[in-house]
Amino acid sequence: MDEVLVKEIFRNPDAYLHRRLEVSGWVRTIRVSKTFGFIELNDGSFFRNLQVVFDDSLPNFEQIAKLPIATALRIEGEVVESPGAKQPWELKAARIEVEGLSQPDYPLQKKKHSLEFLRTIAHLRPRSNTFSAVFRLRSVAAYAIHRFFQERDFVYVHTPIITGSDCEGAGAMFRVTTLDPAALPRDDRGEVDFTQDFFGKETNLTVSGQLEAEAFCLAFRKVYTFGPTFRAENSNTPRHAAEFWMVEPEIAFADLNDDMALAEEMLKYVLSYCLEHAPAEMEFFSRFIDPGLLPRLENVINSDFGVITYTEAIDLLKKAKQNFAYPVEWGADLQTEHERYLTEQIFRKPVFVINYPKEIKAFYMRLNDDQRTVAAMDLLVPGVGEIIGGSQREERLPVLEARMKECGLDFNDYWWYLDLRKYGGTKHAGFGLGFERAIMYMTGMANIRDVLPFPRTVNNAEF
RNA sequence: UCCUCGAUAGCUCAACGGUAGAGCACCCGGCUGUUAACCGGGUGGUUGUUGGUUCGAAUCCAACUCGGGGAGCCA
Repeated sequence: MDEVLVKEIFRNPDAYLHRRLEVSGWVRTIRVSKTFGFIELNDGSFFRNLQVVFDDSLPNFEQIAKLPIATALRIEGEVVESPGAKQPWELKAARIEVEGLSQPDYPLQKKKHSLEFLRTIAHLRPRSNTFSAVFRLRSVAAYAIHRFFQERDFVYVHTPIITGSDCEGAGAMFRVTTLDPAALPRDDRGEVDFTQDFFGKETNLTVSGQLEAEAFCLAFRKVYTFGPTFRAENSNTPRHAAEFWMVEPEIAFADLNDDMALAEEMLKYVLSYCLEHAPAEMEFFSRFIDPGLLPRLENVINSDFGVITYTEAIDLLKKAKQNFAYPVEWGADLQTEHERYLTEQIFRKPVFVINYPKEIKAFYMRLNDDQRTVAAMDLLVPGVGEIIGGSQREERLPVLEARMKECGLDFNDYWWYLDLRKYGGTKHAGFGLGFERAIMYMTGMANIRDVLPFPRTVNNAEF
């Protein structure tokens, strides 16, 4: 007996109609009358369920009729046309075998659950419609990102998860150590003696692969990283997680305009790819999660992203009729309310804000000719906010060293990074895309905890 | 970390100082084409934790824990 995936039946029904075959999967719901019933079977291969019809000609009809949700079944039967309105065909069961019984107290009911409740059963929620769609889309989007870069001859770099420098400047880090916290070795001055630690120095989980990606960029010309990233910030928002995935391309012989063009092309490519390769999931998000989703994504694909300088943005915000809680002043960082106003009210589409004051940006960003701003860019999107942060990197060694001095950084900690400028440095640029934020944008899901399979946030590492 | 709202049955919620309730789930029964099936009956509670006010607290007060929204940090 041929075992067939539900996905194959839906994709190519003519090949299976009136054929006898076997399927296996989990019960989503059972509806029974006295002598017959229906099983909605999900086999994990496809977003939609296969409707199975069974009747009391089966020897185990009584048992099947009372099976609890989530029971695993193997079913042999014939694919036939369905008189029902909601599905063109169904499986007429000739044999139903219980592979793994479930229990009546199965927490996932056949009703709408709150996302908050589903978070408490993260091990079961991928079986729900919403999370089935979210995590299948996440997989498709990840593949789209690899395809985009591989098709353009980018080299995929696995930058280290454990980093030896605690000076990457992107906030609090998680310490990696094998020292016993109850018996820390001390040096002469009473400080913790990290020379006795595993690596002989302080180490942490990475907050960004950028510095290492730059090294590979100046060897391979076009590279990208795509991996987990860790921030120990005590953030408690729908947009932050302690462990998340970041995509960081880095391109040589390129400036900020090339960087923005790459970001825009990549985002449009991934959107298009997902719409084409996960249409059932995208349709689901549009119907049940975010009604305006599909038109909005189509609009993004078909329009040019906005570009505005930081200075122009400040002028626009000062002219805005809207009252802001935080004052708008050149030199101050844009607040979330300002970013939302720009992308949601003025542009109503993704917009790059570029050329920020150097004081509010990282040391490695290239100083502009005005000596006041750096070649940085943030991409803001409606509903999510900052989704990409990037810059052209400072390739001029004396300028970079001057900036590092201003920022109080120790050259010894960056000796290899400075070497990159010393030996054939070129202009280059790159950016970081928050993968989860991109997924949020594509699905309409409003909380980052609901696009991560097992989210790690402050006070939460269950599962 | 700050501001704010919340926590009552497995889930979603009501009861607003005076006997804890509904829908769904679950259990039992009915139903020959269902679509979150439908119809009838039933089980189900230390009202987040600790303390306080009161004759009496789910209800008022305090602290703590957890969750939502907003802010900061950022992706």
